[in-house]
Amino acid sequence: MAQFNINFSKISNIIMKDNLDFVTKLRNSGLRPTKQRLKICEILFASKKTFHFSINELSKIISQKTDERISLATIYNTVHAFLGKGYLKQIAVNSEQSYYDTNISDHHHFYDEDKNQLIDIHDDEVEPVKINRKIPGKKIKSIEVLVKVQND
Amino acid sequence: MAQFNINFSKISNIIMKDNLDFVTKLRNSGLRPTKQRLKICEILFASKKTFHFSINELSKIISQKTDERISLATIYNTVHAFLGKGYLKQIAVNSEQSYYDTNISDHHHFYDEDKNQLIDIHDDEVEPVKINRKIPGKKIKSIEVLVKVQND
DNA sequence: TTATTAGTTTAGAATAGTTATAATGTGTAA
DNA sequence: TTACACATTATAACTATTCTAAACTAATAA
Repeated sequence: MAQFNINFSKISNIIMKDNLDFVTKLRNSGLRPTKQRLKICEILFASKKTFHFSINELSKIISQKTDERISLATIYNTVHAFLGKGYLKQIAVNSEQSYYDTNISDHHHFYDEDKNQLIDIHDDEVEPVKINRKIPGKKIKSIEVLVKVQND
Repeated sequence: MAQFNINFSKISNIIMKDNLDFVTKLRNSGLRPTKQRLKICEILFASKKTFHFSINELSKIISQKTDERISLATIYNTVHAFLGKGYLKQIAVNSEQSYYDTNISDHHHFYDEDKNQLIDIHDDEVEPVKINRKIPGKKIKSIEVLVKVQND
């Protein structure tokens, strides 16, 4: 009983200080706010700066930023869950790895083939792409421009 | 000795009838015209119609069209060799599989997520994409537009 | 034609990214 | 507080791809 209270206050402390918005965000989307998911939320969404990552990279960031390790399976599960809820975007670069973007707004990318790195292209840096064709029975889900660059 | 002659005439027969252009094409690019490569050339380039394929799909087509099996390793090698010579284009769709295109001209694609199928977008169906930004020290290697579509 | 050699093919092992499984643990509604 | 559905975990399994080393073959020199 005592133990329960102590645990609860510990958890709620952590939650209250930094992550209240993440807790509600997760709850509102039907995802339980577990400590693993909250940690991953923190890493992905705490800063206004968006970024790109592979699962492998995310995994490394997590182990740098916390002592409690999160299993790879959970990282995959969580990223998929966030994808499904629209909190992340998947970017098709090549078939070696999946890349994800915390910037879910419509935008395009440079891909640096030497550094294996994605760079956002802002809306004012590219003319809107107009497709003058429809596929019967299909609706457009996304339009992505990928500009591959390499050392000059 | 006799056997050599028979084999030679057999091979040269096959080569002469259908594949003379492929033999020279391969030779000119420094690739030896082996029977595996000629078979794959036939499948990929004999028709004016271009198409898209994954390694897996190509492998199936090969086993349908010939009795002599070609090992997966050779299929990978050959596709990579052809990519390197510019006879094929690789298309970034998702990270599950690599897709290749026998149409090497600059063009964009629809990707039907329900059928897992690529569809060419012709030049007259899309306005040219203009990128108003340069990455220092980098040159643009390709600009690809991928329009993902799904059932309406 | 024969011998040489450099490039090619091959089966299978190895690797990397990802998904599946089944046992254990945890958040939440009652 | 309990019960249960949902989550996490280690690990196995799977899939696409690359590597390896031995056997083979096209090109070329003799």
